[in-house]
Amino acid sequence: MTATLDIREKHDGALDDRGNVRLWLRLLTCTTVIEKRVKRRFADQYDITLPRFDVMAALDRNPDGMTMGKLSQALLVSSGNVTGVVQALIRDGYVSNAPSPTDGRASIVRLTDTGRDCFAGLADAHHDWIDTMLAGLTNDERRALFDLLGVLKRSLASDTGEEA
Amino acid sequence: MTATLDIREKHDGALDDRGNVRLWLRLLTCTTVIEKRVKRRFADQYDITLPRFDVMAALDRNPDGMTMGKLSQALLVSSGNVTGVVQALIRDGYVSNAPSPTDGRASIVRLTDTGRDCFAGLADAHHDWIDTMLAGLTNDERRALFDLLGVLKRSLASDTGEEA
DNA sequence: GCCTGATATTTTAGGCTTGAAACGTTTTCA
DNA sequence: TGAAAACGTTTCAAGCCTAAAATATCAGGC
Repeated sequence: MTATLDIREKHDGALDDRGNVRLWLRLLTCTTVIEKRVKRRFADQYDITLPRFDVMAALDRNPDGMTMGKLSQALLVSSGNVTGVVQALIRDGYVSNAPSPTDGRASIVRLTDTGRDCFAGLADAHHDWIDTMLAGLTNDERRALFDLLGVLKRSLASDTGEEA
Repeated sequence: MTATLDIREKHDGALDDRGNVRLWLRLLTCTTVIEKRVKRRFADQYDITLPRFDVMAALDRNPDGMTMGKLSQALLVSSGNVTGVVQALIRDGYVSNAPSPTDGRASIVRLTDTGRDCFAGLADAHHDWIDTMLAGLTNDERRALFDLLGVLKRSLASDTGEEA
């Protein structure tokens, strides 16, 4: 409990012993705040959940449809989870499901016309909310932040976490 | 991998008009990747969940204990949720619960000695993982990212989302 | 044609999260 | 003092998430 304070003045690699954790916590806080806010507004104003919006966004970008596997890969969630979200969207008429003509195991999911119309409105609202939340940054700052997150992304890609 | 500038985002959309959305999605992607990685390592190596770690971290910063309300406020989660997480930690012997001497409605939760020892190991591992994942950034880049996230934080604070 | 391994998907069990309702306690104030 | 409002907490229903097991299909070797 004592004597943990004097680790920090040596290594050039770790300039501040807790600096990286603080950076991570700040990143997490910003993301959490935006995400909770978007989630709540979707729920309040459109009665839709964020995962369902994410599925619709992925399908909107793939008009020819996607398999469940591609969908779970694109959304970074497990395939077992996509099943439930897609079933809800099918039940509500926003998504259609058809067996793949070339692979009997796979099914192809698509936005219906209703789903596509609905998503257009959701995407506009989402766009506006994000614009407003980022309004406190100058264009230069947004650009710099975007680029630095690109550096972080590459750093994350090089630490695959597979060595342990 | 050629053309690594074309790193895929979750939503790989248009350019100018959607710049803010792209920035948000990149922020979300980075956070999600780190969070999932930490979550998985805690589960694999320590058999603990991220929310339980978060609770222990908050209690470690408050050795005199916290009420459930303070805890839920500090963690940005609902109080109904904290109940279950804390109960699991109490069951495992990491957290103790005592009625507040001054307020009959409130209870005060604290880390036990076991919990404090356990958390020290968890925090060290967490610290190392974050350091490794951020290793691809220079000190200047970390500082710049930290500062820009501070600007974003203030931007988020000024858009309280209460107008609609 | 059949076995075997890989692939696509769903199911299952366990945990986190929220919002709203319910309950008991405290505080306020008339 | 006594009622009413506010507060701290738990319970409940619904949804998302994962890993692992179970199903079903595909593809290659014999």
